[in-house]
Amino acid sequence: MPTYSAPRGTYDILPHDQAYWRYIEREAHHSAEKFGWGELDTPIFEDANLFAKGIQAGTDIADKEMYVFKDRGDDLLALRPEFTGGVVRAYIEHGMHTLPQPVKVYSLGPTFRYDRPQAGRYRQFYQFNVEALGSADPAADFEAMSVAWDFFAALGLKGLSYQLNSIGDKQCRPAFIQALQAYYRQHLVVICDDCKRRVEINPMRVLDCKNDQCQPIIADAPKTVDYLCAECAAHFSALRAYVESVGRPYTINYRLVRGLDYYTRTVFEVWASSLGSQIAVCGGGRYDDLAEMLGGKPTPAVGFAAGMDRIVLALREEEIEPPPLPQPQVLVAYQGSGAKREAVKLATQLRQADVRTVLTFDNRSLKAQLKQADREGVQVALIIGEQELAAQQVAVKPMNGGEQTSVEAEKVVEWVTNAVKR
RNA sequence: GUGAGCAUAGCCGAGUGGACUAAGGCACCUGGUUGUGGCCCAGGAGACCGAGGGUUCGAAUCCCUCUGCUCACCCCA
Repeated sequence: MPTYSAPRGTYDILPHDQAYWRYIEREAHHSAEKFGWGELDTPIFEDANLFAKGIQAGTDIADKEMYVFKDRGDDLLALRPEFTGGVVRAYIEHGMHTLPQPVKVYSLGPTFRYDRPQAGRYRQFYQFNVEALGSADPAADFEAMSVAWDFFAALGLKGLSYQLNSIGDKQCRPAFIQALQAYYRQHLVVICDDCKRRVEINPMRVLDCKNDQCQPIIADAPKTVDYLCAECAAHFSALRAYVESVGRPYTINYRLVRGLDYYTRTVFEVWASSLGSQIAVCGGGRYDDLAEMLGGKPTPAVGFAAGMDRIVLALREEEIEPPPLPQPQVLVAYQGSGAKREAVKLATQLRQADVRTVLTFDNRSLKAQLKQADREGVQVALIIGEQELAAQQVAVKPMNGGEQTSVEAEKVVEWVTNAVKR
C-alpha cells in the first residue's frame, strides 16, 4: 500500500480523463459568454462567517460540513462550500451596484464540503456557478436558467427539462410555513422520524423527504404556490410564460424547496436523462435577501450552480465522448549520441514552428522509439541515425503506413509543417 | 452522525484453511528484425494477498480490532 493516498472524498483528475473536464469548461465559458456573463474568480477560502451567515441552527451545514480553520494570524477562515457567498462579497466590496445592473458573473473551480462521500459527491468538488445580481426581473431568472440549458444542450446531454417552483418571499412564506406545520402536526403518527424533526426545525424540507411512508402526506400537503403574495405570483407566472415561449419542457415541482431564509421565489433544477432515469444536473434560484444579510444594500439576485463531477458521470453514462485533447504530431527518433544532439535540435526547431513534438529518452532502441510513436499517436516519426547524420538527411516515416522517405535536414521543418495536420 | 457491502501487483481479476515460493488478462520493459511501430511469439520486472492481533502443525483463505473504499440514509448553502 502506498504511504499516502488522496484524502477521503478527493480524487486526482488524471491526464487520461482531462478531455471531459476541458470539454465541460470550454462549454461553460462559451455558454456564459454567449449570454453576456463575465468571469469572476474569488478566493478558495474566505472569512468563515461569510458562509455561516444566514444558516440557521438545526441543519448540519455551518457546524459540521464546512472546512473551517484558523490561520497563523488567528483569522477564522473556511474553504468555500459554494460560490455564492464569495460572489456576493465581491459585489459588495467592489461597489458593483454602480455598474449596469444586473451584474452577471460566472465562476469555475473547486468547492469543499465535509460530507460523507458517495456517488457523485466528494469533499472537493467542482462547480460551474452563474449569478446575476441586481435585478428582480423574472427575465433575469429566465436568463440564468437559459445559460444552464444552453450549457447542457451544448454538452450533448439528452432528455433535458426544468423542474420549477416558487417558494415565495418573506411577505408570503410565513403563512405557508404555518399552514405546512399545522398540516404536518396532524399527521405526526404516520410520518418518519426525520420529518418529525424537520417540521419544527426546517419545515420546508419535509417536502423532499424520500421515505415511503411520507409520500402520501407530501402529496396532499399545502403547496407554496398556493400561498404566494401578488408580487411573487406575478413573478412566477411571468417566468413560466418565458419558459413556455421558447418551448422548453418544464414541470412545476411542488416539492422543490430550499431550506435557508435568504432564498426567495424561484427555485429550479435542470434534469437530464442518464441511464434511462432522470438526474438533476444543476440547481439554482433566487436569493433576494442574501446581499443585505452580508452587509450590503438590498440586492435581488438569481443564479445556479452545476456540479461538474456529476456532469462527467452523466457524460460517461450517456457515452458522450468529449473532443480529444491535442496529441503530439511528431516524434523524433535517433540512434547514437551525435544523432541524439541533432534530434534535440530538430525537436526544438519544430516546436518553434508550433509543431507538437516529442522525444524519447534513455537511448532506447529504434523499435522501442517507434513503438512509443505509435502509442502517442503521432502522425509522423522523424528518424535520425548514423546514415542520415552523415548524409545530412532525416528519414520521414508516416505512421499511417505510408512510404518512408528522406528529406534534407535543413528542409525538414518546412516539410513537416506542410505535411502535418493541426 | 447511522446502516450495508467490499479490500489479492498500476488496472481488471482467479483462488474461501495445506502442495500459494499466489493463476490469468491489460499495461510496462527486453528480445525475435546487430536501424523501423501497430499483429504475433519468447522472456522479464511487478504482490510480502489493506494494517495489527489471534486460532492452527499450517491462513490470502477462519476469528477480533483498526483503517480505507463503495453504496444508501442524514445533510445538501
